[in-house]
Amino acid sequence: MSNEAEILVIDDEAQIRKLLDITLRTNGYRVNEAQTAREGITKAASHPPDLILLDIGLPDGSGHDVLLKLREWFTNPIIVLSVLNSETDIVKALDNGANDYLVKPFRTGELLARIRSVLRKNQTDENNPVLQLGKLTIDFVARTIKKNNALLKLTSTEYQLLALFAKNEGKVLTHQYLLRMVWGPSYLNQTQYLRVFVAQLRKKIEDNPNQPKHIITESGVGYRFMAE
Amino acid sequence: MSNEAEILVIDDEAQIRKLLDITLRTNGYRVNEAQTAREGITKAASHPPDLILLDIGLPDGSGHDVLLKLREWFTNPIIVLSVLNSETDIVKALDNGANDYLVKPFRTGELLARIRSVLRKNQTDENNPVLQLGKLTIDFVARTIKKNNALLKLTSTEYQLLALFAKNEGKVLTHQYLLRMVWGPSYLNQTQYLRVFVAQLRKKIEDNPNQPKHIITESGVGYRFMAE
DNA sequence: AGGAAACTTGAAAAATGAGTAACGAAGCCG
DNA sequence: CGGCTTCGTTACTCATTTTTCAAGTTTCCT
Repeated sequence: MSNEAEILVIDDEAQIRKLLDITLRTNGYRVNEAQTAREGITKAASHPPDLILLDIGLPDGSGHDVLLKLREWFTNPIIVLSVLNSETDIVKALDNGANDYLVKPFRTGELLARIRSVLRKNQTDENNPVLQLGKLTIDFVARTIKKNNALLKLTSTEYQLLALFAKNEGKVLTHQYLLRMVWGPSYLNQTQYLRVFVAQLRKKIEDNPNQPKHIITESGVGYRFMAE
Repeated sequence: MSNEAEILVIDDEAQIRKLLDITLRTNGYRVNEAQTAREGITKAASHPPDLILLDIGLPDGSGHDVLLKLREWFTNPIIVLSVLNSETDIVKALDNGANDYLVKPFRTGELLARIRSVLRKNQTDENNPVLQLGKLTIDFVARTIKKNNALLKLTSTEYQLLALFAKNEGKVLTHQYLLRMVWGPSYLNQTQYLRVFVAQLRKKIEDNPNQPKHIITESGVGYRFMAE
């Protein structure tokens, strides 16, 4: 299977670059590399890739700046790489527009799965006012959500939250982002609300709320909504 | 197939206007253009089109105001255009009476499909002045409503409200939208009127007004009319 | 493995929203 | 002119939703 997608890797460690390069090429992707923040931005601008893998632990320019600069115009997916135990970095990156993250060291299987996921999502047009996600059907015009063609009764807050999840299928949404979008910017530390409402949503949309398949917890970071 | 429908495009970007103009004309529509909010309202008023395409990201008058002003009297469909990542705008626009939305950039196929969809819906209403919804029969010309073939005695306000519900079957209509359409834009906070008249309508059309099957309450948001 | 932090869950309290009845004013009609 | 209908308005009760709290569980980190 050939997929032709072009990926730009921005990382200062030669070893990681080498590893990524080989892994990605053997899986049919075209790969471009950048060693520094400046080089990354230049290469992304001169020849925009379909996806960027960005190490946010870069020595020059801290990686976060690169992300911000890229997001001023670059709309394709960006996956950030981070060392372990840097949740602050991850949350910050997701809040700044990263689509997903990977903690180093990562299994190549996981890397490829994440890449496929964000690339697939980018292809499907989310313009449609009726969104079909597995068993769930969301109609943004009628403001209804169906599970297996049965209308779900959701409160206003529940609907907003689920609609937000659905529009960002597969992407990790941080606590802060969700709180800002649904409750407003003055509720950023009310993580508890989120927990309560996620529990309620799970009761309504999951087949087995104890083992959620749709709303996945990303501990310390946020939640991720999966269609299947 | 020639359809002759007339479409008014309100957008400040010349490129988009050009694109829409060509696409629509080659598909048999008559097209009129407006560059600003004021021009849009004037043109819509002087020569009402069958459909309006409105960019809600207009520089002057913010687009939302145009929608509100138009909806004070314009009853034909309005499709709003919005840039990506402005979900708040879209939700607001739908609440204020937009019939559908498109996220820029859009595929022309999708644009045409949406236009056909809303026009078809609107046409069946006019061609077929009698709307059959479950046990209810609504005759827009005679301004009469029957339940099981028995003529219902409705007051003018009740009729307006029910007709509005019927035209938007299945869709949530917000308090504000209903108030604006039935009472006018200066009654937006008189939610109580709505409650009173909804109660009266339920007494007349529901089999069991305590457990309404037709006019469903969406707490904190508005009401939804269901045929079955 | 063990302690701390983060998460889940159920249920109460508080806040907000909805439904109902009733009444005066305005308009209509005989 | 006087009865009837409809609308706007108010007061009150009831229902739903949101928030808060508390107890139990999982996950994370050393």
